[in-house]
Amino acid sequence: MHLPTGDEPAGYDPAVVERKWRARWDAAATNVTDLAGGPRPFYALMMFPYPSAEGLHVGNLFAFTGNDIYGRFQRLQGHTVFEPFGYDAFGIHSENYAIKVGVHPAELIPRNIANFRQQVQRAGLMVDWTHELSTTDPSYYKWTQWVFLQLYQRGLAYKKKAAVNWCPFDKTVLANEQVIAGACERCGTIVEQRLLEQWFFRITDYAGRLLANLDTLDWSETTKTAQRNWIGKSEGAEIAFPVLDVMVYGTSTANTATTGEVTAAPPTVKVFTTRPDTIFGATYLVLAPEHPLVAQITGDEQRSAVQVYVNAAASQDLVSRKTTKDKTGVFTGAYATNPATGRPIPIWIADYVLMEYGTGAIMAVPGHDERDHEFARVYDLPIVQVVAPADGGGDVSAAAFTDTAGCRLVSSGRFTGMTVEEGKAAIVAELAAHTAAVPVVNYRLYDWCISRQRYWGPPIPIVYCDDCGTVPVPESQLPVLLPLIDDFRPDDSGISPLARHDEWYHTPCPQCGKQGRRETDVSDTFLDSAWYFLRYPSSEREDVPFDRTLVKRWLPVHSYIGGNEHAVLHLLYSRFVTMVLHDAGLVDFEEPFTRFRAHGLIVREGAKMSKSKGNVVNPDQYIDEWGADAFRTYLMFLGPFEEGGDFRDKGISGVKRFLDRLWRSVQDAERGRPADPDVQRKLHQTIRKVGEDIPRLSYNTAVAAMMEYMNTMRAGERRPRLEEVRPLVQLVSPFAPHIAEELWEMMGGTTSVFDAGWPVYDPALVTEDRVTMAVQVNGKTRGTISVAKSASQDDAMAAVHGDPALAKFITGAPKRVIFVPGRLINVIV
RNA sequence: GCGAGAGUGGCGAAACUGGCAGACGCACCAGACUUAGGAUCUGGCGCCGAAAGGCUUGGGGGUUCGAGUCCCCCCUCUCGCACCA
Repeated sequence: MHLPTGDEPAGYDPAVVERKWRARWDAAATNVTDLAGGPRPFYALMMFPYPSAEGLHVGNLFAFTGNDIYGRFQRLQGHTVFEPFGYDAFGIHSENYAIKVGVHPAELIPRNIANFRQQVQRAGLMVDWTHELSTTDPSYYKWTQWVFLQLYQRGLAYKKKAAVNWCPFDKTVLANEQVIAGACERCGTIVEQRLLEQWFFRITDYAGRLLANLDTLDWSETTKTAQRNWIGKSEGAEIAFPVLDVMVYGTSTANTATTGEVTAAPPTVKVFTTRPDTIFGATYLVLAPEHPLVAQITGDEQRSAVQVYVNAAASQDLVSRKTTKDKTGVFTGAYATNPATGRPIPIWIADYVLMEYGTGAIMAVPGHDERDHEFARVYDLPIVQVVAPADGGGDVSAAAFTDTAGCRLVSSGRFTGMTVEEGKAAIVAELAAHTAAVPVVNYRLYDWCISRQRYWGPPIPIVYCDDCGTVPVPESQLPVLLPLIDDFRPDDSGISPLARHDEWYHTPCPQCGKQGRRETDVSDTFLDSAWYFLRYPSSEREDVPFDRTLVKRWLPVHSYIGGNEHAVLHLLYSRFVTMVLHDAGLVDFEEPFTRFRAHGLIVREGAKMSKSKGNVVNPDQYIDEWGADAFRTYLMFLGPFEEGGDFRDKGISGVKRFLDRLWRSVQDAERGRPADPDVQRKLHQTIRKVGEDIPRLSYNTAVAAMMEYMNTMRAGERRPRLEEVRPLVQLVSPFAPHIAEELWEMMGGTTSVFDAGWPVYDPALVTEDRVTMAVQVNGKTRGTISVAKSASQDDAMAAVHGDPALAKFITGAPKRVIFVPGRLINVIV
């Protein structure tokens, strides 16, 4: 570092400038938002991070900076901008890490947060720190529990047994993504399936609205598509297949005893299908191994084989069940009548049919479904063709024929000859008349399991009482505090560690006062993050989850920026919770995020960053060496914000050089002289370009445009004039806020540059009077001509003939001339 | 397998509704100022060619006066979902 000597003007020292302005912003409360009164509210939200022990990742900073630029730009446009920050600090991630290093998460998390906060503050974000929140804070999770109660009261929270992945070595429940090839990702032990009672939210009740509302949202199209696929609407029919030769066994004596009579009516297998048109090709039925009818319909001879298969399916872990594509199954011995053909077809069970989708049973049409075809070939079941293309092909012996466009039904009784669409409608109508079918819309979406048999999360606010049953904890008794216990490791029971702490576990029933037992599951972190945007504006309020007046004023969120890894779950759950609160009359809108943009991923030197590769960029190190302003601007210059970019270590020097030149331009600027007309034109073009690029998140091209202007302004060691530099400082400010403030002050600014507005370009000054037009001969570019902007075709032709290098290509009389004013002339000879 | 996105110089990337492909930056080359340069400034820089000129946006076809951009087929990569009936 070289120090200024003598009269030489002070050089640009980012460390000094950035320290000065961070202090100044704090002292003057520059970034504190007037939530109650500020005009034109603009809520610029970014996804809050998980405060990991490793500290801030460049990926975080890339996202935050992109949001900050957008927010600062909105402020410069006259909005009152609210840019809050918080931490998503509950969850298995923190807990596992705490267990690994042997420090209690309650101690670890505040430490990580302090570190994170300090790193984020160095980046110069326009964050209003007076509204900081952490999901682990009792004053926050009190209201997370309140959200649970709102759902509970509306009948949207319920308990049921569900299968989970269980690692017998780590003694813990695993998420599906923690199971690799049937084994625990951490210890390699083979994962088992366990059935546990879990709390669910009825998000499926909202599937239709969650899908329909997507059309009204200004979101990245990729994100909307991901949500549509996740919701997975499919229209079809439920069709009833009566079971033949029913054997009623004594297993259902309990029912018989209560009703006092044996119902001889044969059971019916209901299947869901999207292809009712193929019913004449349904040659067998398949039930999921867990299907309730299995025990009832299985014949004596098949009973032991079926039992073995059912047990095997029950013990297999969830992931390998879904990833093993080899078809297996067993025959139950029972038959059902195909309501279309009237003929008996066998009933099988197989694990390729999932209990959780549709009715847990299918009609198998091996001729026109690949999975059924595969199964039919393994077990030698009949394959019948009932759909054929117009040309009569579509052989189904070797593979299923799944095309539908332009195809017609064959071998389908009186439906033969109909198109697939006609057949679907006609067959469902026919069967519906005999109450054998009903049109049904099914969703792939399943209910949201919020139970975690772990320690580090908000306890679910429920008490079990022998007399009163399941009792919600009243709002006045919230929060149900997570006890600070040292023994929080999960054990073999599959029950949360909280159950081992009697003084917490036993609690009076809120209704009758007798001793009850607390729910020991904690809730999913996705619940913490499904409402935090409502909390921010009134994060300090102890008496309410959110101030309704402020929510009305500030929400829905105007701009939300975050990673596409949350395209589905976080965003869907947030929409769901908001919709429920809307239905409960607690907020006025259904959709929390008006506009959402997903940012891209940062890689380094073409490779994904990871701890194991040791190629992770440490933001502190870069900020120390280059300054936060250069670092921010460089991150934005890497590539299109929504696509991410490649962090190349040497690349930052170009951006730093640009800021150095900006600094010197202000120092060298000639005062009291108007801008040079040519420079001024470029300036106004640049103002327009940057002002158009920022709202599109086209930050890389905005930076390029400013660099280009710099090159114009300083071309040939030209000394810039103050009026040429001043607006550039304003344009740069969202990207490099500290240096912009310093230069603004050096130029005589008395307020923050962020309260000085955005420069306005003059459309009259943007246009060039002379343009360069491309000259093509027979469609081949041969050169350019410089003509007046208003030049006619004749003027342009004259200019072409006037240039020998161009004229020589025109070897004959022009047959045709294409003239695009101001752009190009194409002469066909 | 299904869905989404992307393939452009040595590298990161630009290119709005089809109209000069490669803006801006890195790296590299040459020069200036320098005791010095990992500082600063000036100029050059897609490929082949001495030049004229030719070739060039993953590959192959097509539409058009004109295609990175539109249409069809194929290849590669990244991400998401994964037996969803």
